[in-house]
Amino acid sequence: MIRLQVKSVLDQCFLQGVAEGIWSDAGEGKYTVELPKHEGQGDFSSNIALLLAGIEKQNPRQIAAKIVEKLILETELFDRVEIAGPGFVNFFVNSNVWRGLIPHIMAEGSQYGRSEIGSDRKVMVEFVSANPTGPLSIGHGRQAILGDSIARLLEATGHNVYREYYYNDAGRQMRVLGESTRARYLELLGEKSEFPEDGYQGEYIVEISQSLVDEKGDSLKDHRDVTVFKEQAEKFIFKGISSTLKRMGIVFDNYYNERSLYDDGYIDDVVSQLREKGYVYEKDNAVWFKTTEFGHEKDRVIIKSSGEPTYRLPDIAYHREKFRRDFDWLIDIFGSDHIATVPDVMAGVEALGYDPAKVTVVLHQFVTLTRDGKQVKMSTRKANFITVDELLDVVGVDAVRFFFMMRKADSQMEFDLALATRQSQENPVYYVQYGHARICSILRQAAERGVERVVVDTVDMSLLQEPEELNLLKTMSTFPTMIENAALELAPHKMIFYLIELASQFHSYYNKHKVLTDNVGLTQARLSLVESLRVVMKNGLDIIGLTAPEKM
RNA sequence: GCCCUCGUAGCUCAGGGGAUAGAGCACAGGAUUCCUAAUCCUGGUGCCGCAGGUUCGAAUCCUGCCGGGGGCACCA
Repeated sequence: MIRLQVKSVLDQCFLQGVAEGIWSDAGEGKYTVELPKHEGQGDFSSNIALLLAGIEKQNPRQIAAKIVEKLILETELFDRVEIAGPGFVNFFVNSNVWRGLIPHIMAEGSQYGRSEIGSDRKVMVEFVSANPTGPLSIGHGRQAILGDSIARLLEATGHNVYREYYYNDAGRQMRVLGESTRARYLELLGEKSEFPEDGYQGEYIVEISQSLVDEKGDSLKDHRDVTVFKEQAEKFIFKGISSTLKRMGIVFDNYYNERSLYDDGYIDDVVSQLREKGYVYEKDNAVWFKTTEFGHEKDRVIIKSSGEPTYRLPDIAYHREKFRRDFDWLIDIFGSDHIATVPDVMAGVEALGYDPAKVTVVLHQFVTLTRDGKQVKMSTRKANFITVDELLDVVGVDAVRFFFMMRKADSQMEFDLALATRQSQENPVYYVQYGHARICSILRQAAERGVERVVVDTVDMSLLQEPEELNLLKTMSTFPTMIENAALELAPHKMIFYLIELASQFHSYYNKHKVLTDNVGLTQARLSLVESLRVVMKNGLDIIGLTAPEKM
């Protein structure tokens, strides 16, 4: 927020220069005000002179000098402004400006860092979308956490967020699931059965079959139709999935069943719409979608010669429904195995007259599973995956959420349950939470020692002289901007790295300086500082769905 | 063969046009009569995969190559 003050002063200065004819307005909006990497380069730094020099073909340091001349009048905000290196303009902000952040944060409380930049825009985040063939695996876990934390960040920035889970409980996969369940059922009854060659081998199938034995005894022994078995399996598996999601703190607004697209006639609708617009033709008894009209290499089949649609058609119809439900922004979280379907769906969206720019696809790389140092190919069918529930059992919710948020979506993750168990104790989530708990402990101590707290406005903040204190304030001041960036870039890992940095600065400070001192004024000032710091930590943890313990 | 994506310290990963490229882990040593040692302090490491190009300036953008992963069906 203080960066924005600096930026606006610089903007005025730039416009003044334009008015005076010193430089043209070609550089407008191109220069930046940033936090320099190294000490001695000020609190903020701008490349404005370097940029204008390029445009005006002048010496950057001379341009910088003209800028500084105009700026120097702003004495309240800056201690000094320097020209450095090839022509950077470095701003040294008055310490009192930083100190002023404390009462500001205290006044904002749980609102500090949150904003309304989303202007209540309706956003749908679609994620997980696993078909009910088995419990959620590690890979789904990553997607679940990624999607949910993106949704949370968007909520924190004033978006109206809707979480949706899209699934398909029809088709071959589900039939095999039903057959697998029946086979296990017959086994449990001691009957002869043939387990399907590509059946689901997981232990959970046995549990489902057992539940059928418990409920129906052997009455299903001669059922040739697998529907009963399939439905029981689906019911069980969905119950498991939603309870796993709930354990992770994730609740969906809606589960959207692909089958309803057929029941409501939307599939046929889409085909006839595409046909009307001339994007569809028949060949070899199949119906083709002219994706070549959208720059693709070849056309794609949307209805097979058997009369069944390919997966593309419902995907397109589903996206049409998303648009028709009047969302301003559609976010799809997919694993990298869905890469190929994205262009087809986008072409469909465009063909139907909707704006593909409203769709953002977040692709995340896979989690690769290793056992005993060897990579294992995960498969629900072969049941050699690690479930999210197992992970939650050994590691706990906060550590799991943190673990999956730590890496940006497009980096691959290696996963080893033994390693994760061992490392759960050293998960950085505890480092951050411990920072929060430590501050709470200081505040408790203060109360126990009978330190009387005064109103924040009457505290003499100028007693905060230590560089560590000012640095903490500087980091705290970037919190709102960091959240905006994390939200709009759909990058929850930015919050994680910020919180680790903030905690690190605090732990150092804690070890070097005492908050509770013999000096009454200084104690008050430091208590105010750590109290506002606690607010920032708490808000940060809250926003991405982590707890902020008061004791550890 | 074509498309997408990643390649940064021994390992796991940040940084994604800006000045001297960072953190954690691992390794070694040290800190607690005093607010929680789940903490802190000190110690060094990099042809930023390779080669070109764009730019005042490239780990960052573009092209090609190499390597890992994913995809390229009238499977989902």
